Amino acid sequence: MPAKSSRARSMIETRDRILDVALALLGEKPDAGMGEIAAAAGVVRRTVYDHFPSRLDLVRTLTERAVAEMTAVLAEVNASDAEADAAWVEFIARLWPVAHRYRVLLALRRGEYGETIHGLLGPVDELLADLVQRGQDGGVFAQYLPAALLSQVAYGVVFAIADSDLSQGTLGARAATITSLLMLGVPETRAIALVTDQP
Amino acid sequence: MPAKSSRARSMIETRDRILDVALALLGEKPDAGMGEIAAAAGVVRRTVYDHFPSRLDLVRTLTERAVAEMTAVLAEVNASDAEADAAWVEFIARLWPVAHRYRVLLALRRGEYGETIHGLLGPVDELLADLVQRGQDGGVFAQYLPAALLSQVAYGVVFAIADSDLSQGTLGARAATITSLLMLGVPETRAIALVTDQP
DNA sequence: CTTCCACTGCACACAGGTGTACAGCGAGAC
DNA sequence: GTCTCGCTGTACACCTGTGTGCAGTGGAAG
Repeated sequence: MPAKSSRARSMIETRDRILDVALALLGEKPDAGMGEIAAAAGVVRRTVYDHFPSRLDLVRTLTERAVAEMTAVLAEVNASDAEADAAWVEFIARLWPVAHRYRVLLALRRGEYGETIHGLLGPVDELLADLVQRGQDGGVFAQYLPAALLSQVAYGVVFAIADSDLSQGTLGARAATITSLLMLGVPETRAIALVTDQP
Repeated sequence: MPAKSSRARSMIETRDRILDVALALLGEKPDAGMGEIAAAAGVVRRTVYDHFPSRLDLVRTLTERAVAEMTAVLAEVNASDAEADAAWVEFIARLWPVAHRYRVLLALRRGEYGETIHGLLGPVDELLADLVQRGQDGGVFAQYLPAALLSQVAYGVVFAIADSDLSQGTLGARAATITSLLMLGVPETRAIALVTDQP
């Protein structure tokens, strides 16, 4: 990692700050405009356009970040040789803060940018379907829906809870984990046991 | 019901047609404008404003319709003396087409009209919580979440599925029913049995 | 010290949606 | 037949957000 010039570094800092602030702001107000984002980042609107030529560029970059973080978690979890239901618990535990941070994408998924977001989410969908498929093959997950659909519904619920009133505190994470386990066909006793075994 | 004058009747017809068309159109395109709604209803934009002074009025009327239909179904189901899980199946079966028709509200719930919609949905939330509470008291529903929250999550899932790709055909209704039953803590075998017993 | 350049601060053009005003028209009401 | 009034058609004013243009400023780079 070569020492960047001070100028290049502060430019990256500005860019990152805009992204971070945009994510937080859009999380509370999905229809916030570029002006509001700029103001929240302590920058002029024009500057935002210097980094992201259009609003779509900003959203795409945010989505790419989300995909990167989620695939990283999923890849690690998938690599473990734990039972699928235990892996799922591990996955949700680590996905939770990410899902909460990027909860905007749930709202943005419909509407103008839906196409773009859906496209970028492809890899995540696949890894997720693999995990659920593994669980179904192992007999720990229900089979009333094909893996591709069951996985969508299950993590849809996780995102939905991360975007709801329960998102604060430990309650949300616990609720999301148990709920998703149940709908994956894991018996209640086993589900409760799995979440209380967590460190 | 006194025989309405022909004029009054056609005025009501126009109003109803606008509502029906708006519901269908917004279902596919939640951000459709008043102009598009008017065109789809075979009417001029100005006429829509004659019936609904503002877009909010239209949305509110739509929401009131949804609440009326849902409370009607819920009241009937709640009146039966069946076990809570069977009542839930009956409820979802009858709610399904309604949820699909009014899927717009899911998208509109966030954003400008969220406040209004959420307020009008109060009665539905209560009836729903009562049903879930009954199931928890009877030991057929899980208790990892209080009834008020569990009911929200459960019918949130139903609406989410009604708003997804699976909404078409019998698959969606079946998936929504089983998924919600599972997350309510009903064992998989029982859940499957309940849905296949349906006429 | 001079050059570079990220950021500022204001300007503008443009698109799209909302809600209103007003002069009709045509079919049902009287 | 005349009146009423729901609907038409067109025009407006207004607001909000997007994306662009350009002169200027201040601090790091050379």
